[in-house]
Amino acid sequence: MDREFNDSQPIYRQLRDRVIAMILDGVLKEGDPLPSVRNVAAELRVNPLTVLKSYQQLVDEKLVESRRGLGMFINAGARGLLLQGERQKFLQEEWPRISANIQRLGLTPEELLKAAKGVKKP
Amino acid sequence: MDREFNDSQPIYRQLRDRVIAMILDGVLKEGDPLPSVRNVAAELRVNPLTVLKSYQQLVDEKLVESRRGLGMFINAGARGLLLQGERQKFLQEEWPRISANIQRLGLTPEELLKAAKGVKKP
DNA sequence: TGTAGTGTTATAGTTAACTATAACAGTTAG
DNA sequence: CTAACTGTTATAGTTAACTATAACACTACA
Repeated sequence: MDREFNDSQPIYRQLRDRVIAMILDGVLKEGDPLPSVRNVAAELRVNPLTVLKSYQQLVDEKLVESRRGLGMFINAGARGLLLQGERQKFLQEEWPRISANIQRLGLTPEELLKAAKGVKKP
Repeated sequence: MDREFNDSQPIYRQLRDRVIAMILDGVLKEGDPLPSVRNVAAELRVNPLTVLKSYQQLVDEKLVESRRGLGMFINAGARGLLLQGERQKFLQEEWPRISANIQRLGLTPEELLKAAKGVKKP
């Protein structure tokens, strides 16, 4: 985990998105504990309250559960919930704006593929 | 122009992006005046200072020019600048995150095309 | 029991974004 | 000159995001 924050979104939302990415990628599995609030805060050199806020978003979304004194744990069914919810959210709220932009800029599939993340290195 | 603001970005940046989209789409051509600060503010029911701030971003980017008493005008060469700058910015700063997300969510080209903006209605 | 690790709450301060309201400054058409 | 448009600046207040620091509450383990 290194320190790459956009200024385009508040840190606590970017933090939430990271955890979600880790769940979708299988880095964090159901039942696993999240890295502790204090640890994350220290590593990313961010205020603990900011981390807590991002984690509590996840609690509100029923994705993780908090057990005082123990930690925060990924709920059963979290990945399933995400694959449903995030897909819809992306397709409805983000993709239309993005694809319009791509058209506007006249970007070709080739250029997009070349610039995509996940380029295999030899 | 209707009132659709994300809460994911400050209004003044969304406003800037709209103007840029209009330039790229050819709705606003070089030499054309931008809709006046006060008009936009009234139509979108937003503070004039917020609109001004978005317009001044465009001035800083050499895309428009301000003439006191007259209005703000699209600079010559604006569209060219944009097609260069915005393409690079998109490919380097936005697309990697987006394409990683698409992979993560397992979205297929078909789904993306279906949800894209610009779907022709009969 | 005590210590070290969890999450949580309290207090208080800074900054950026947005708002309302008003006035100032320049251009053009009547 | 006046009226009606432009952009611009000034003043002041609200809210959300983030910060620092500290304390509280709970659990596991030696």
